[in-house]
Amino acid sequence: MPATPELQKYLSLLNPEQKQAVEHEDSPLLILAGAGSGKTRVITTKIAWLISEKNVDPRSILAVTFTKKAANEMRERAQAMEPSAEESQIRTFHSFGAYFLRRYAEAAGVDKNFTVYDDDDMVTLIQKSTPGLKKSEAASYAHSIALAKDYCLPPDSLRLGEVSSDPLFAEVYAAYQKRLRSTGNVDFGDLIMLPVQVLAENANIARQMHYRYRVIMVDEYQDSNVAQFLFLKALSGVDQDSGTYVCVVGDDDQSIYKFRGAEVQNILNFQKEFPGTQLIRLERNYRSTSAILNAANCVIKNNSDRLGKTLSAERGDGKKPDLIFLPNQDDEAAFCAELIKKQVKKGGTYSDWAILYRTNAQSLVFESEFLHKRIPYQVVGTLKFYEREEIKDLLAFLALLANSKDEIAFRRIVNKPARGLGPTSQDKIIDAAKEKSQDLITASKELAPSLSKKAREGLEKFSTLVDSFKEKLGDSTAASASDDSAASSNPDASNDSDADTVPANSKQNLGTLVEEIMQKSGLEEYHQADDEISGTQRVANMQELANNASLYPLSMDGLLEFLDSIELDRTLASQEDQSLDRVTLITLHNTKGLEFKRVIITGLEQGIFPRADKSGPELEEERRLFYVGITRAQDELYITSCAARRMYGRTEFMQPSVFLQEAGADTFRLLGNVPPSFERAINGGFLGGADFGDEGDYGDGEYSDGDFYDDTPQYGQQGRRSNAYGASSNFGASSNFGASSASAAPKIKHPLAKKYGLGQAVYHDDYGYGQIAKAEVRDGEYVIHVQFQNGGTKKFLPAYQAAQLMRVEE
DNA sequence: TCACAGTGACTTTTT
DNA sequence: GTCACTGTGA
Repeated sequence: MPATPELQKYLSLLNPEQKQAVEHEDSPLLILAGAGSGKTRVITTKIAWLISEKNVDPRSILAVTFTKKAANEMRERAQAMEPSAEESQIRTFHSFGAYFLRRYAEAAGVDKNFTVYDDDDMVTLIQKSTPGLKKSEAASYAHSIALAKDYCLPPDSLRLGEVSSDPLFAEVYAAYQKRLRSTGNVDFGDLIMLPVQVLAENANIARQMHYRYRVIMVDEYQDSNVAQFLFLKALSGVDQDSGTYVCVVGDDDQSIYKFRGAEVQNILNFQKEFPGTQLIRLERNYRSTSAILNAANCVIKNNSDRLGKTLSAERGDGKKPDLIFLPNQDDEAAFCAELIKKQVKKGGTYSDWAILYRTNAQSLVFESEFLHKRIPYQVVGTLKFYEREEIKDLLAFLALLANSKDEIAFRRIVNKPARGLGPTSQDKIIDAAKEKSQDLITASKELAPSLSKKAREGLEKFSTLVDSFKEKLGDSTAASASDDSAASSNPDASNDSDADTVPANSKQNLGTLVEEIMQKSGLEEYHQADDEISGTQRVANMQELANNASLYPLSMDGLLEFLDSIELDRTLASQEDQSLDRVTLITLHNTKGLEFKRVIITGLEQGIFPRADKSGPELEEERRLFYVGITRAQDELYITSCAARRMYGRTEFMQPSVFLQEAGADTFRLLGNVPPSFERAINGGFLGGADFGDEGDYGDGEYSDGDFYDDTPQYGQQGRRSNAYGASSNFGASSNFGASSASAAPKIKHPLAKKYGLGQAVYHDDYGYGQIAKAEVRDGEYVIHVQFQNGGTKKFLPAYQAAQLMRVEE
């Protein structure tokens, strides 16, 4: 079959190494692909090439990634070149695990309609299976159990000591696992660990897999854990000489999930585990300017534990990244907002921009600042929506419909709203169900007569309700199981996508069921009361969930698909228009695989990034995280670091991140209030005025002088540019003011004392008109106290807050 | 069984 | 500063 014109076009776009990787055959292949080296292009082209040039059956190709976003992108791009790639399995590791387990549920000992327990559910189940544990203890065990499963260690493993030194751990783990099996459900770790066990214990299933998947590709291989490695080995049948073609792509410098069990050794040892492996390196970077790449290289070279690889820039020089020192996180947010607004005013778009931070909590300040300044934004990867109480309630109801042995879901909703069924009654029902191997609804019906009147009536109502909803799903026992293996049909296609399965014009979708549950279960009323008291949006949130559900058909399969889509990808709450023009707020971890024209990496402070307790290998992982962040930027990179930060309601004074010093003197253009210690550390004060010789790079109007960075020398020393990033043009020529105000504060020697002298009238957007009542110099900062007409007094740092505080001419 | 108020602990990072 | 947990009182 000749290559389609599209494929020809794509092939012609590849560089020699990429082309070699695409056309490689026969032996296992390890592609070491640096950031921005076009690895997704290689994988997708390879899929298309295999199908159209090598006549590989698209259904026999399995490509796994780590995030659903990456999987979707891969599928789209492969299909663009070769439409039949639609039939290939392009999924996340976990969703493939879920698919596998549903198909071989019996062999795995789980319910075919299982749902996936999240971390919270794990904690609850641990507390039930090992009574007496505090929540925090259970949470700690949950963490260890998850880690054990990442290493594919079952409860009876002799190597559990590697995961936890707690002598009770094995016991707690075993009790949990037993209880989990009795619910028929699985947790995240099971999605990988159980398939590995199934494949090890069932030679025929393993053989089916080897027969089914002739080509297996893994993206972001550096972040695979031991369980995933074993899964890959078992699926490919490398030890059985199955002849399956295996190709993995990764970058050891971007390994950032060690804490979750990712094992860099997987990539370092790949050639040993898969004999005859060929290695291809992709080191040409097409994404970033060389100034940005230089910064990335300067950072990562401080790591010792790496294969070593140097990216070369295929793009032009570009602008040197800016490193901006700011007083605190409010100013950090304000700075970012102003920077973005200015750029958009000049014709840029919001979606060019991404704000990166180390921890989710840091997004809050940006959110409120952006709301205030009317900057559209989206927060990526926040779990908040699915963690909301009302959403979890509704999901628990759905989970119970899917699997009526789900005790966690049962407990959550059986007494909500109150039906007189407290923990004691719940325990009774669950114990009875276990004893007789019944589902919880059957057990409820049997047990109801023995309960008190109130409890009995409540429980009877509840089980009737559940039954009626189950009926609407077409009854869970209706068989659809045909466990023929691969070749004949393609039963997977429907599992793959969400939007495609929408029944056109059908009123009977899952959304209507969700709405009905809201109303009839009393959850709507229950949360409505809350909305009225505390002004929350709970009912609206539930409605939102119903809207999402309406994309799925009203059937058990539709329900399972819906629950999977939520459980396996909680980051993608924003399936809404990707086309909307808005700023992206995102954790550094979540940026893996993404790119943006303009990137701001925030919070480069000791204790925040890197976190305080990091050293040795963990510090190296933090450093790689910084490297990942830097290499997301295409055209412009900004890095901010704050002198103080509010934590736990207290203000902590911060030191600049050690990573900044490591990067060296020439890597960034320094702006703002550079801490003297930092300046000494990186080069004994390299910022002699002459070093601004490269100013020409920035004088092109991108942000012309005085727009962002006020030229007024602040400290006298070294004639450095200062960082009054506010619109200084608002202030007119300073000579108009000087004399009188300076004489009003004769004692204070500070460059800003002239502009912001005692008695100066000012205007603030939020507080209105006021007058400077007091001025002082603290820690080298010029601080003014403003008495506002509305009665309040506020402190300001004119060096940074000029934008909010306008001087009023008299 | 539930509602409330006071107290303590707390922030990684994610499928 | 915020959230979740605990104990008290109705």
